[in-house]
Amino acid sequence: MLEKSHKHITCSTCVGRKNSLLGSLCNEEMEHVNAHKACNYYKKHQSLFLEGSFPRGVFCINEGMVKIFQRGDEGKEQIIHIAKSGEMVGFRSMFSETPYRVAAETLEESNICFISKDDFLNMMDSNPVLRNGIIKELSKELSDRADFITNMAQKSVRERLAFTMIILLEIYEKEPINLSREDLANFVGTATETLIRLLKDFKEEGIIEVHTRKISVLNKEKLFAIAGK
Amino acid sequence: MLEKSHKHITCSTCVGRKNSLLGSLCNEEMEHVNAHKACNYYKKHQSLFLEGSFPRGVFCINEGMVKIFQRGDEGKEQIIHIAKSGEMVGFRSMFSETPYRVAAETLEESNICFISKDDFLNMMDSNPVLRNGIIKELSKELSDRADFITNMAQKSVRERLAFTMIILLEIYEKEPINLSREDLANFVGTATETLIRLLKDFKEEGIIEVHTRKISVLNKEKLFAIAGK
DNA sequence: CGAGCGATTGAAAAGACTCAACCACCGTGG
DNA sequence: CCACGGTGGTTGAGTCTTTTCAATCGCTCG
Repeated sequence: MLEKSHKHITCSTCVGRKNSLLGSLCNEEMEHVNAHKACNYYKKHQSLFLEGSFPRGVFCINEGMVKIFQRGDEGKEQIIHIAKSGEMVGFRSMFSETPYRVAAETLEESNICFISKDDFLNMMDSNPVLRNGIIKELSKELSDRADFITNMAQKSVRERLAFTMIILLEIYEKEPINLSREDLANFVGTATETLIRLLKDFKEEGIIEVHTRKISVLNKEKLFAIAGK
Repeated sequence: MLEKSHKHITCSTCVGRKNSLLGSLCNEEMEHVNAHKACNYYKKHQSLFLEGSFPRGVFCINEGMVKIFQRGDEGKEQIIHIAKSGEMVGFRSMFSETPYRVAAETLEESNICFISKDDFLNMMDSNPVLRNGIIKELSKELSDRADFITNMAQKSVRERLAFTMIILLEIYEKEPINLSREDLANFVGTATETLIRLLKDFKEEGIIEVHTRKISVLNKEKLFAIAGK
């Protein structure tokens, strides 16, 4: 169970940081971040930022999961990404100096640190490795989103579900996928009812196992075959 | 009509450059680019790069139009973006040092210059304005693609067509939209037949005017209303 | 002038959505 | 401790959008 305090999380011992964009920080930089950042405990379903608000800095997930989503015209959410421990969120719109076009909300209780815009931009100016890491990350995400678009445009809901589950498999690693049916539907881009019917099919085909909310993948290969990858 | 030669195009007089990412270049930098780049004339439907190949540099569109697309499982193209004069293409995958996940092909005859990876990366290292411009551009495109995903996932084909035409309106400016039905369908993400039927509807509703391939928008407001923006 | 490709139309089928009802689990308050 | 209410999950039926397939048209290029 998570520490529920607003206790300070030390960057140097942060599990996620090593493999994150901030893995390249020298001791001095890390100490500076450590001294200037704000740590916060978030409950489930708490908002990090809203669509339309202006970025003031970046969020660094120490522990927990965050969904990044947009609201369509009828208020239906479209989940664009799910971020987990070690990932940074909120910096994309910061660079373009425009309001957020997506919103971010915790999916479970989380510990998340906040680094101010100025601190972060200063680090980027002085640290070419960090800078290049950011550029690389932005580029990689652009490619991912191109794939996402093509999938949405050309695949059936069944294929998209398989594709989405493969993505979720990487996010949840060994853990079973733990999302509400609605969130899952909003990631796949379909109606909740359709999603439930397809989950049932997958279950009957022995591809997944379901325990209330939690979904375990039994047959990854079939999933790949259906997703067409 | 376009110059059909492989004549050198001078950066300092390039119409597109002023408003492009390379607008920030000092004279010295510009001269260096000018001396080291390669200029090429492309026919209609010629490929700049293919999905799966490795980026060797960036393409700078002096004149003409280029579609950026992915091929889905059944070979159907999904157009992700249409680039025009002044835009640079091909640098996104270059940063991530991975093969292209999209392909690029001219939509019409074009003059396009090529700057090698090394030259470009060197410029980025030494020119913070260029660097920040690139980061800003990448971020902006990420936001655009988030919108694109949400549209694909939640809107009807009719709404998506309206949305796509608004985008095309900005690209073609005063000119009528000039795309094959198939390309248009591949941008909207639908079957060609469906697209044609919807164009007919739009025509009957007085929203557009069609002359063979060329589509002129008569009523932009209606388009916005349908797109839900 | 003919071949061929892009554009168009029609009809039928499939996929997905909506709406409505129902179920099951969970925490609350009596 | 149990009944209650509420939320999230599930199912069924009907409808609508969109796709698919097949056929036809018409323009352009050699």
